[in-house]
Amino acid sequence: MASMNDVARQAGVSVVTVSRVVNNSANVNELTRTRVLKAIKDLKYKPNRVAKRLRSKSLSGNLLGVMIPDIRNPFYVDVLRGIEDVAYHNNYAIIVCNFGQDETKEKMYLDILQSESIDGLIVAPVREDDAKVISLVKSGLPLVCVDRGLVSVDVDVVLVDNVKGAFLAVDHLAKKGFKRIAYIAGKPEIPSSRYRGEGYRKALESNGLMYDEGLVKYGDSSHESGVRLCAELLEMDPRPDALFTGNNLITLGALETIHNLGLSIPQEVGIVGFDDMPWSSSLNPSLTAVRQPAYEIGKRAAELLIHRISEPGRAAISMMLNTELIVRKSS
Amino acid sequence: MASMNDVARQAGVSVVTVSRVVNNSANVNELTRTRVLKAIKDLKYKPNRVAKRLRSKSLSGNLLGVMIPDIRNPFYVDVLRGIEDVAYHNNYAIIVCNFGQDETKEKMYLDILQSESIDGLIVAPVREDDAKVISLVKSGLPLVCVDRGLVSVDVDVVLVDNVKGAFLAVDHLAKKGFKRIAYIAGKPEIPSSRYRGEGYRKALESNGLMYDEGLVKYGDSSHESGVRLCAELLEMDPRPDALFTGNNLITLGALETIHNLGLSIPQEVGIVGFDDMPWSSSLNPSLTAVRQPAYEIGKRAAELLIHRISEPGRAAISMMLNTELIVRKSS
DNA sequence: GTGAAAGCGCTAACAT
DNA sequence: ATGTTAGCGCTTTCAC
Repeated sequence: MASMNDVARQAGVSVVTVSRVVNNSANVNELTRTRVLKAIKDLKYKPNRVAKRLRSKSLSGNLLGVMIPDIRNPFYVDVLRGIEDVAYHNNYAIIVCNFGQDETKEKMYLDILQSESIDGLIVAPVREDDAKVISLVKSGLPLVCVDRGLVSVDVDVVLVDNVKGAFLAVDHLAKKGFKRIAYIAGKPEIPSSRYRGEGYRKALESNGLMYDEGLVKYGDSSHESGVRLCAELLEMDPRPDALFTGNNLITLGALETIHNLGLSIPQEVGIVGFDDMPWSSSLNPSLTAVRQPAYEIGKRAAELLIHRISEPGRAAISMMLNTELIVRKSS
Repeated sequence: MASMNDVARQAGVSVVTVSRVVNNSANVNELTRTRVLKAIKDLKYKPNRVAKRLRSKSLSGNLLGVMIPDIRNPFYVDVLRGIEDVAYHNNYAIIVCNFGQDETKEKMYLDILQSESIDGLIVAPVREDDAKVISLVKSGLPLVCVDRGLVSVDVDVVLVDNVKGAFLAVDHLAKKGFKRIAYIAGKPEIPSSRYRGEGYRKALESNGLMYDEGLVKYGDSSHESGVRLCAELLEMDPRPDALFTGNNLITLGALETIHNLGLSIPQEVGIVGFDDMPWSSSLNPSLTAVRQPAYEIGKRAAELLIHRISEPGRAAISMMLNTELIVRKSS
């Protein structure tokens, strides 16, 4: 790999001049510029991003970090695509870390990102009081939260109204005549699990249904926990007649269990999932779901982040996007 | 962020000694080590990965690059998880680039990865004669191909027997009595699209069915192309009575079209997909599919890569893993 | 308009 | 067992 030094020698100028040309700095003679440009081409010179980042913390290294809770979840995949598209168009590369809802892994990856001198970070923290993330914000690293907020610190957040989204789902089930509606939640420490639980509760109340603690099961937000908790619920006597599932991995797991048990949907058990998927209408039966604008969440988050990088002082913004209930045949 | 220098001053030693302690080098007095360790703790010192990578190209910067063709495809998500698990356990961080089957984007990301001084790269090249990737291999960068190989250069590859996998699928359809079996392929320049086409053709022949060019449609490997090409096929007269779909995004797209058209599966049209999904059994109807061991492909690739990093000279290995036909109700 | 010198945080080679 | 010196590739003064 040719370095700036090689280019300088080839063009008969100093490295500084090469640097100026590379960074489109003014004050460079047109003739010199042409000569340098030619040398760059001849030597196939590519700026070394590592050296650049090392030298100038102040200047942008054009690198963003993204912390994804679970890459298997199509919701996060779409968030990621939104982030990526914006990053790409603004000349940022992103380093993606999938911590699999694991707090230890999260901490390790955060350390790595920090020590990679990233310019900014988009993260869905494992908990609202995530000490590591909070300290990162306080250290001045431009940071945007998606899907989950942070307490005790002012930070940009992009998410949906989880209470309302869950309300939509459960209210719909109640209006359809379901009486014993269960809620299969994700990890209890994840804010959205609780907010969705709140919406669930409110919808029950508003429809004159009793809140029964036994019908709420918390898991670890995975497909597997969807399978298991759904089985636990359907073994109860009397069993629930409908399910509200807390994310689409859980939904898919629950569907698997229902099919294995040979129960018919929605006759024997209805189901509404939080998060829509591109293939929801191809499921058996087609799935009623609360749609979050995942791609847009990612897009907005990336925009906010890039904005904050260029204007670190500005006040924190909290964006709440709308959810939408898509009624299909599972309810 | 405290630097090595800060630690050195605090502990009353030189940076070199600190470096030795950090890297567990021998030849360091127990007492000094303790003092340094304390200073590290007190100052919350974290080694700067950027500086480390800049200084020693020879030494490992503990960073791998991964080029993913399309993060929306669950197959690649599982490959990624396999890579990630191995990387994590070997103390490597990974920088993931999703190029969305876009050759321009691929080239840009490859440049970035190179200029980030990564230690190794796992990539699914857009084409077998991908000039950029080939030049990377020739430059000596440890590199492993997944899912797709490379011509004219000796390189580690991990993939499945696509011809055989496709044969399994189409042979199964033929044995089930389907006569006009269509193939919805991905991008024609992707090797696996062609190999799967070859298996398709062989299975037709072996079952005494005629190969009809009109029944083969190439697209861009996306959900959308699955939707569109399936519609084109089903508008034909006479229309195909079965579909073999080239990847799971295409499968999902095709299913959508079939449902929209109100055709019953498998009575009016059978379908077998390449790639199984965790929720295949929850689809309507449950999907017959060729399963690739995606997670293991990623795992093996990462192992090969780490191995090659420590032993750059070793001969290239080509690993071909087995596929498996999982028969469900769509065929 | 251009260059010389210093330094980002770290490690390698060579002292001591 | 520890320190000194040099330098990775680049940007940033501050000269000229």
